[in-house]
Amino acid sequence: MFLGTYRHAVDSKGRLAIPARFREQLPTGSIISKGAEGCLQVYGPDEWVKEQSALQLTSESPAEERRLTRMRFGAARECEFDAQGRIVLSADQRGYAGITGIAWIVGVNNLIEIWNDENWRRIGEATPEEYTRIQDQVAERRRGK
Amino acid sequence: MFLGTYRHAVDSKGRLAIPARFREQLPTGSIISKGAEGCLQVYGPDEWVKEQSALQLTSESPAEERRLTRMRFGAARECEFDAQGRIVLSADQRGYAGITGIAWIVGVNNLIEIWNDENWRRIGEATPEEYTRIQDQVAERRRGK
DNA sequence: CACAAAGTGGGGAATGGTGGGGAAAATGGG
DNA sequence: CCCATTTTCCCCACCATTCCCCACTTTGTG
Repeated sequence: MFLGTYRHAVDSKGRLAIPARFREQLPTGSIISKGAEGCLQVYGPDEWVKEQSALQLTSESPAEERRLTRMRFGAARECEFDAQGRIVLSADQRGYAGITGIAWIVGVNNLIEIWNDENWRRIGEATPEEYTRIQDQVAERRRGK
Repeated sequence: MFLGTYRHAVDSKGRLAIPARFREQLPTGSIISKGAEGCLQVYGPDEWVKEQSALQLTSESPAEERRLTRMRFGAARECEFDAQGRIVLSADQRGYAGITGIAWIVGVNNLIEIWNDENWRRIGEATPEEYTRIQDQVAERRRGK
């Protein structure tokens, strides 16, 4: 279970330190790929298999699914931690998420997300009014509709 | 599992270096054929058998399947790596994929794809907005509709 | 206030991609 | 059937990138 928000530096080599609390839960490394709303997502091995095993490229995949499969896996990388607990973000990954200099590392229950300043402020922060409204929206959708 | 996107040169002899990370998973060589949207596809031996065993030319095959079978297998080639980890793309394969000078090599979970610049930019790259939209489309289709 | 743990930064060695030359094999024409 | 030309394959050398290691700074804790 990944919880909390951390603000870490990305150095000139694209290295980003993953918080020690998160690292402890990823003893065998992790997989990083693109996510919705311009974030990057870090999966543990088990969670990755669970999420992605359904997405395979076969001659029966429809066009949209082919495209998603290519983007998702093409953007993904297995990454291990160096002796300092860092991973390396590729130039492509940094470009997609708009990451330069600093990044927000957010624990989201089953996975970790990496955001740039601007996007995290837009998506992750909310006034009490917004928070309440969105919670109610989700509840309503689940109830029936 | 093949992950990541690499941009490699195709030299005047048609040679293309396959990323070391991919090569490790193909100790006994690979099979290369044509794929949808103008890419080339590289299969490991096991994946090739699994994918293509369903596609056989029999007296019961409908006309379209006959054609697909002929194209898929007619274009396919076994290929091994040279001491530098490169494969040789035939003139026919380069022509089909429109590859001149540089190629994108993309790991797509169960297989590897090879793209020219233009096509990969069109299919593989996406803004966060596009990526989010396509992911939602696929999710919606799967949910039921 | 001191010690330990965690994050940051840079330098050097090793790995991986690129390009060219030459030998062997295949092809085509006389 | 033999010779000439082209193509394929193998080997070697160079260069860029990546990875690993070490040292420093900052933060948190006893």
